[in-house]
Amino acid sequence: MNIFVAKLNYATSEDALRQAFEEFGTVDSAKVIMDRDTQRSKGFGFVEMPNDDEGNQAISSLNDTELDGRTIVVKKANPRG
DNA sequence: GTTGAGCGT
Repeated sequence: MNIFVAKLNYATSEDALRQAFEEFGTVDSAKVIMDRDTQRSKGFGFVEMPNDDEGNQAISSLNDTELDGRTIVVKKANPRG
């Protein structure tokens, strides 16, 4: 299940994101979108979870919570299209 | 050396 995470702290790393989601389920991979040129965080990222139920719980649980001191938004990710 | 809605090199 692809999960979209936004309003991240510009200092939040993928490991912090992964650890945050691993507390609610198994995380297959986590990625924070950063600028291609400056490598600065765009403020949002993606988390991939092999279990859909754990993913939904992670979304419902981690949504509107604090990460690195910033309230984050967790939703299902859209296909890149 | 910043900012704060939004969907990926």
